[in-house]
Amino acid sequence: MYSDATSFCTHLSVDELDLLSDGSKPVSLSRGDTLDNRELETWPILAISSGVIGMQHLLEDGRKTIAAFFMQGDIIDLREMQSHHRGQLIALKNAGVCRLAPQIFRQITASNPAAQNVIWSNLRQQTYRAMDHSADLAKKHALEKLASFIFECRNRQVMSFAKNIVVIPVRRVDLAEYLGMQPETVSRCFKDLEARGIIELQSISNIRVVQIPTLRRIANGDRYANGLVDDNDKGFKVLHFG
Amino acid sequence: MYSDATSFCTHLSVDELDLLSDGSKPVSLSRGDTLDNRELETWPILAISSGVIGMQHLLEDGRKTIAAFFMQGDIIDLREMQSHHRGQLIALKNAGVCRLAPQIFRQITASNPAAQNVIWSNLRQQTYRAMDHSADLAKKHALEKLASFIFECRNRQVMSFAKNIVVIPVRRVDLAEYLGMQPETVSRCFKDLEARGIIELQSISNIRVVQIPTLRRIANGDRYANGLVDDNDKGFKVLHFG
DNA sequence: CGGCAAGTTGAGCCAGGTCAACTCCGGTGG
DNA sequence: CCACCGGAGTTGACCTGGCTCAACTTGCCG
Repeated sequence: MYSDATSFCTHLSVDELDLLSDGSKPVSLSRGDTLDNRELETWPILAISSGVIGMQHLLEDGRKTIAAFFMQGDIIDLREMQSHHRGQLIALKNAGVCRLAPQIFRQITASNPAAQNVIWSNLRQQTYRAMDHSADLAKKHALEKLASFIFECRNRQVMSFAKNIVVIPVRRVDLAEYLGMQPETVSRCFKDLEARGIIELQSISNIRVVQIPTLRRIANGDRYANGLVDDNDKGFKVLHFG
Repeated sequence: MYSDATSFCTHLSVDELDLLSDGSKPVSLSRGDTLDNRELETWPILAISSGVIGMQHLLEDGRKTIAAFFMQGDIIDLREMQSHHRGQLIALKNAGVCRLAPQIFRQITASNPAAQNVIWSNLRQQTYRAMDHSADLAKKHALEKLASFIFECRNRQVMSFAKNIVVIPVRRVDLAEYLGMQPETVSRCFKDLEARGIIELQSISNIRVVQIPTLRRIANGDRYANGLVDDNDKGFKVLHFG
């Protein structure tokens, strides 16, 4: 499993890898599998080697939300997760993860500053990402959220064939749960971007971004790029909205 | 300034505190002050000793969002903040912060495992909190988001006079930006909770939670507690809503 | 090819956004 | 002491983006 090395593992010595394989537990997950919270208490740390894991929250009446996506290289550290925190981890795509025991993890991070740095940095990235995502959800319109998401995918995808090809790694439903909208709305927004020539849907999961600057401006909430302006007035007049 | 010790500082030795006071820079902020991003490049780490700092995102057309609140004891570590990350830090209440130089910070965390643990744990809390907040924003209704927020405040407030008194530490406007709604809606939701006898508004910033379980159920999206049920269904009358 | 999951399209409607007017309250100065 | 001021919060009336529900199409897998 270490052939598919995460950036974390590439910083480990042979001894540490040995140590890790003793105090760790590789698991492979199919789409829809959830990670048992009970077992997470003894193996609270996960390193994702492939696939996509989502942190899913359920509301009483069945509404679902995916609060975050975890992908290759992410370390999920659930120690001290508050009891009032109501998320569960679910595989959104067949995934390979490695569960780590806390003491081994602590041992390695204490002795290997490089590995520790990678983990810290990853955790900070997760924090920034979650906050950016909060900002997207709070005040952006559906189209803007989708535009933001396309950039998020672009930033995260490891090897991009071409810079303007973006792979959507999850189903429409999951995307909708992540962006706080309905699958129908997601679909309509994709169509809208396509109709305006900003993106091309090469397949269900591959999109080609034709007009990157325009998409950027939509993502940033620019009403002009967003198509909300009055077109008979040179483009700086705003229709509705204040 | 160390009299108002954060949990971080309480784990430091006298030597380390000396070191810290050489490589740090206390700043005091009034409401509305923003932290200059240019200066944050050389002092990218902040320890909050009092007050409230918000991570504010601005959209092109003026919409504002507060992605996260930072309060006493929080460590904001902005190293490696991506360039595409568009937030700025703003004081939402007069605040005392301490800026740290990265090398000092690194030195202390390397030599003092207890301090390192505190920081690490704080960062994880921030991550969880941001993800929980994302989940709130994504699919909850206005009333549910407000209920969630009241619990978030309750969990974070250090010394609670009584368990059912919750202090709202920010203005209505900031609260609205944080919850992704309009100040008008925030106001209406507070009134609604009060009219239903779930909370009491003792003053603008002090609320007494009268029915904690009901509020909890609203926060969790329970339609029944939420007053979203059909009225021929067991007796709690409810008007509009789906 | 049949069967099911995933995605799309259309029509109608409502939660919350928007705008404008109003109240409340603490501070300031005459 | 009261009149005035400005920022913060509230209230009401209206409007719309996106949710809802239902029907349809597409694509995948055996």
